[in-house]
Amino acid sequence: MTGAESIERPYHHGDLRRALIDAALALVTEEQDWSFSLREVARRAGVSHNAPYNHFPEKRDLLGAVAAAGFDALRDRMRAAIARVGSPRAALLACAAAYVKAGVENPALYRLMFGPALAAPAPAVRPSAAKPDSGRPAEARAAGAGAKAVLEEIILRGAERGVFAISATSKSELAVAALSNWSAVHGLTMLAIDSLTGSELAVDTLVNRIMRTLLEGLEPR
Amino acid sequence: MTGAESIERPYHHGDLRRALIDAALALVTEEQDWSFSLREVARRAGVSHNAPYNHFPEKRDLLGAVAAAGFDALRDRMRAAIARVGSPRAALLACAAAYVKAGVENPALYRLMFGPALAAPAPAVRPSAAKPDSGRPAEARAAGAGAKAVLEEIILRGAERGVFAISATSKSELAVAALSNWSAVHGLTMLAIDSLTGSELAVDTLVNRIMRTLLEGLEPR
DNA sequence: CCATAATATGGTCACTGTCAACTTAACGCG
DNA sequence: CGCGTTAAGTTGACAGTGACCATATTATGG
Repeated sequence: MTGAESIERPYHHGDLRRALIDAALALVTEEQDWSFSLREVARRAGVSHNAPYNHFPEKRDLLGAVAAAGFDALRDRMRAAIARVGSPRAALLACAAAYVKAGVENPALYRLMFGPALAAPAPAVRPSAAKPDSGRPAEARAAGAGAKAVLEEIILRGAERGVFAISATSKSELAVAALSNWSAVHGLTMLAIDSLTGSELAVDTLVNRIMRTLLEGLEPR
Repeated sequence: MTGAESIERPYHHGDLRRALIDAALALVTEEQDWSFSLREVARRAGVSHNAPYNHFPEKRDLLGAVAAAGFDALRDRMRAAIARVGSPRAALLACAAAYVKAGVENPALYRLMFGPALAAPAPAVRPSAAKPDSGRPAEARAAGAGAKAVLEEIILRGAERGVFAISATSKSELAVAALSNWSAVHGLTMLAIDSLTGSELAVDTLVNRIMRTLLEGLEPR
């Protein structure tokens, strides 16, 4: 044990694992796909084809770490977007715009984040052997929760200030409201990736209009 | 040329291509993953390891066909869900519930549908060679549009009857409303897959509450 | 200074995706 | 009828891959 588990301190390379994650992230970004070989990641990092196995038991684990890094970056961008706005409504709009923009800028990374990284191992398929690998997507899951927390904070602030029609003391209402926002932004991002990859202006206006629909509702008032 | 291009008429097998799609779909469902080998799909179909190449140029194309089949099944389930309901609001709820249920029942298939199947080939990466493979995800895209159309019809009906606060003649407003619904349902499905895989009751209640939030809006009225 | 565990390397194996060439079967046609 | 043509499927082959093993090397604790 090194004692400080959070600070990975490889001995020989300097900081492999970070280098591997960076190389894999670069490959995902360049090829817009994660079908590259683990050996190529090792090649980019300048190590032998087996060095990555000292840090990641399987290829999926490396991809999971890349997804976790993507979630962390997404969280940072969301926090930066809401840093200089006051009202919860403006924060929600800015946060959604930053979120969608991040997804559109790197669709493959976004798909990786919500793809196999979060997929839990099928429980019913394995007949008897219950491998303790259930903790594999834990890293990506935790990072995703970190990003989700940004949205939840905005919802909570809005509820406290009375600008959202939910009770700030009802955990259930808060959770539903946060989930509906998270759903809308997440779904919008995936659809934006598919439909309007390129025109950045259209993304902003579309985000604004859809978030307005979400805030004001679909039924006549 | 056989003359009828839409009707695949294999000579030797009866209907390979359909058999391959079925085998691949079964594998996706069983293993909750599409990392299986193309050779295993061929094995399941009882053909040699190279027979699939007569129907799909690459493995991705077979996965795209599986995704398209998944979209068709999703569309059918949505249509069946709204067949016996009257009001647009009830149709929206039933449609969303069916959608989410389908996603939760087969998460891997759902992820495949919105994963690499819809991913367009990166345009800026390929330096010069512009391969004419841009039509690869076309099949899945078209099938996805078919499922999306169900939601759009509900929105249009609601606008016509005046139960939704949008103009039935404004193409733009209709598109935004449909997109916001599609986004919410799609995002909710992905989040439901991650959080509550199993409890089916919770899915229904959560869908109802979130769709109500969407219909009535988040801000006080 | 050594013992130990962590870290990287080279070697190996079954397997994969894809290409090329060959065989089989159905059709069209003089 | 034989003939070529073409689609559909088969066999063989090759480079490359993921994952494992044993081995070598280096940093860290004592």
